[in-house]
Amino acid sequence: MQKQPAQQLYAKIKLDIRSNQLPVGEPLKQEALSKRYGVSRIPIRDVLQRLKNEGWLTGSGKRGVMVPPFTAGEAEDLYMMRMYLEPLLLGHAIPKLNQQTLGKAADFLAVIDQSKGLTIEELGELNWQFHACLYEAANRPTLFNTVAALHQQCGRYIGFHSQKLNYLEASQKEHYQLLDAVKQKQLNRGKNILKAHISDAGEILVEYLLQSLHF
Amino acid sequence: MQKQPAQQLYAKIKLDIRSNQLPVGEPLKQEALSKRYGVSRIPIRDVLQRLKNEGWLTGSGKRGVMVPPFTAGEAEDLYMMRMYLEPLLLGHAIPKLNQQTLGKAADFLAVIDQSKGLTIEELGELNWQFHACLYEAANRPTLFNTVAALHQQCGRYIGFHSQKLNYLEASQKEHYQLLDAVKQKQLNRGKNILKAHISDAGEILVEYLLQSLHF
DNA sequence: AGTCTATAAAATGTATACATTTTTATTTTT
DNA sequence: AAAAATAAAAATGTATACATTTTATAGACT
Repeated sequence: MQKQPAQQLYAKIKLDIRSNQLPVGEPLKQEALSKRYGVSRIPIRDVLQRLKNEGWLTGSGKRGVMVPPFTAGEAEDLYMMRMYLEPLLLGHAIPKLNQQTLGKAADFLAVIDQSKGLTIEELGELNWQFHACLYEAANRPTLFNTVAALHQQCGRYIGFHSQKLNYLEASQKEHYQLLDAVKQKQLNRGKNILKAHISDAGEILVEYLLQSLHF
Repeated sequence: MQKQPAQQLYAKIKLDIRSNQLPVGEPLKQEALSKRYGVSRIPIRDVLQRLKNEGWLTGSGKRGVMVPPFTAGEAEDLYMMRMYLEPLLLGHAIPKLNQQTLGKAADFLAVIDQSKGLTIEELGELNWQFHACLYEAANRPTLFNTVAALHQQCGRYIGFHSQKLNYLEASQKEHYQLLDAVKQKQLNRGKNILKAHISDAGEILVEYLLQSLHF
């Protein structure tokens, strides 16, 4: 639990970025935001810096921050990095996984299966919970934090291809395969499934981006 | 160029962290820092958050930030990540490298060779310049930024094993090998040299940390 | 007219003052 | 005496006010 006001403000601004309520590409004025959200510029500045560090905003340095446009290149890089780093984390985790953690992971998958009334954001969050639950067992805070940050940044792209989500079935299938491999402590198989899983998601996203941004 | 005061403050505090002028492990008080550096708490807060995001400070969330202790685990993770990500960047860069960039890279190595009067920090900076100079050619901002951040975090450890730096000769040898491979556009050889280069540095550091922290 | 300079306006950075929250110490109760 | 509750203190979060810097505009000069 953080202190409430800033936490709320953070959530609100992030939501507004997600739903394109804030202008893309042009610098955000602190004072304008201050009036818009009904707080002084101080907490606005804090939140802006935080969002900048999480990839929701980009700072052109001297000029103010702005909402960055989506690019295929960024998506490609993010998924590429995840493709190489997450299997490392999983590799450390597998030998240490206990029954309880595996149960929790299975539970997340079950919830995703019944994803009728869930928003795309909630779905993304559950997806991360599943992965994070396994990764935490690795007990590698530094590696974990970097991976978590990459996920955050990918999250910015999640709302983008909303409907294109018949992909969810394929994803869940891979999740269950992964869980199976992990349960049996099959290190290399697990890593390979995970790598393919991330690679697939990345390819779909990048392809979609290339199409969408080409007009 | 940024606005001066905050930039200076940032540099000063970072230097004080490096040289152990600030207490390790116990929370830093904003007001105390404010008095110490002769500015109000506002810029202090900004700088603290920034340093936190760069790994020079850790925030236990609700409680204030603190100077994190060195751990072998963190060093291991940082070098592991670099080992996997930097070759990717180099791979993208090699086909795009031109004569001018290669010349610049060679110049950096030459400067390092004459490193009589340089501090360990300046040496680390030059080392990064050499690598960054190659990596920038890749034109992969997202990947580059992550790698740069990892370097930053490694930088925290650089001052640690000051004297243990007969390692520099080996490092330079590897640098020249790398430059040679890159000049000849030998993609796989270059990647392998780089991977080994990072791996070596990581091992030396981790080993030293394990010894130092064990008493 | 075009470019450069100077001046005004806007925006960000910082300090002081205040509010809220968290922590510590003291008191009260069982 | 131990534990809980409460009050005081300290520390952080936020608002307002001011300073500095940056950007835009208008005027002067070649």
